[in-house]
Amino acid sequence: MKHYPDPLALVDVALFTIREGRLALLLATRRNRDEPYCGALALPGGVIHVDEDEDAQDAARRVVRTKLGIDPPYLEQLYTFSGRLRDPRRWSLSVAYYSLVPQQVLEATHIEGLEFVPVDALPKLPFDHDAIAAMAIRRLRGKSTYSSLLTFLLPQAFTLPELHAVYEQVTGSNTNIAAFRKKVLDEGMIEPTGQRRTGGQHRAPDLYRRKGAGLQELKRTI
Amino acid sequence: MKHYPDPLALVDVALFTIREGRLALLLATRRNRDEPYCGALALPGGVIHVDEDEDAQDAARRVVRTKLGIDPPYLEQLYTFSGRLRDPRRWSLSVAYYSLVPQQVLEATHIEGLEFVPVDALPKLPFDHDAIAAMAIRRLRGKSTYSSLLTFLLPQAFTLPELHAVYEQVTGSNTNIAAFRKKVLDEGMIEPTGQRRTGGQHRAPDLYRRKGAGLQELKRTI
DNA sequence: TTAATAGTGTCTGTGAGACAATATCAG
DNA sequence: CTGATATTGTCTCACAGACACTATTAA
Repeated sequence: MKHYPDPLALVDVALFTIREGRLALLLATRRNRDEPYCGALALPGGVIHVDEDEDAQDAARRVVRTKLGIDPPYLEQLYTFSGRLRDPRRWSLSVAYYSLVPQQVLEATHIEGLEFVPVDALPKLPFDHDAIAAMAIRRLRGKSTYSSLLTFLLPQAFTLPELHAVYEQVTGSNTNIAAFRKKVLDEGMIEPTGQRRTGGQHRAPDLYRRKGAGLQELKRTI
Repeated sequence: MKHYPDPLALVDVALFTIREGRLALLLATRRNRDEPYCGALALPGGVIHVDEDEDAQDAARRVVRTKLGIDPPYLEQLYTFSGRLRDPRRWSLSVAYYSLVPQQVLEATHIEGLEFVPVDALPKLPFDHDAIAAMAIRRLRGKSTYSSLLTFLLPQAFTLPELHAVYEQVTGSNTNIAAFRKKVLDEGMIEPTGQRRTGGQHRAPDLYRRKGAGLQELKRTI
């Protein structure tokens, strides 16, 4: 029975938020002098800590907590990237996650070495992080159409025009808000709070919240 | 800089085919005396061989080749299962794949220790293979509606009633073949070969083939 | 009252589904 | 010709989208 050396086991996180009205990704300057691409901007990530992390999702949660000081409201596995050459150290395997965080949660957060970069202005990233980011954006776009995913980019109570703006920003589409309103409402994934947002210059919009704590999806299971 | 022990890195494969008109999964009797659950039926899998496998997909392909002697026509990553307790040996991480193979390719294949079990009659499986199988079935069902995935369960040339039968078997639905025909045809993922299947007792059905070598999908990206 | 934004109602095109009608095969 | 299966055509319903209309707010 031959014995094989273990691959390096990592997690990486593509963390989205809305920054100045644009969909943005969190990039972190790589710190530890021993690690490859030190000084470069990359997706936050790191090796799995088998003595602390219960599973890979837990490791991803720890990465976010360490970087931003918050528990990510939404965190989902994206894909596992692997291979002999993707990391200069050795054969490696990175379980990639994507996460959504409302702007407001990060308001105070201006931590040294962290940047939120609009997804249409990403720099060249080290490792295969370009591919990870691209797949995360693709997944986010896809799921936006048939789930309550985008509500995780907004505060607990939000208006329909806000949700619509995020939808257009993320999907790059330009659909009519009336149609969007009807679609979203009879999908039944959000519900009115009964309140309205006063204080604006114009008609006060109704406030909505996500129905249920977690993600809601339409039939298609993927 | 603390050093962490590496997790055990595995791949597992949920391999589907049609057996006696029913959707079935390949299960293998676990062989090696040193490994856990020896003698039990489980999804085929094994540790990643960093000196042979270029990446995890490559490892999954090797597993199928070793068990069945064929290269799987369709093989896609499903999800990565991980955790401290899922494998009795140690903290482990299994990149799970699912694969589709036409019945005809496996015709001759009756290999000792392998079984094709209908998915609605699966036994209790070791590790978290129950969860892997369940997710694979879920994914297969979901993707059946909006991709050319099911054509990988059929030979290169197939008839529309055959595709429809597979569709009903996989999704458990009971839709009308006329509607199915129209839907499938104007999705444009299959095309007529120009031939028909003669020799049956009744009207000879048109033969079709998948358009393009790989999987075709409708917009939704997942 | 006005300008601007929010929300509602009507119409239309597309696609999936049921069902009916037609076509083709072997015996 | 007959019985069985394959294929095509027609109708309907659901839904997403455009667009026009009404409602509400602060100034």
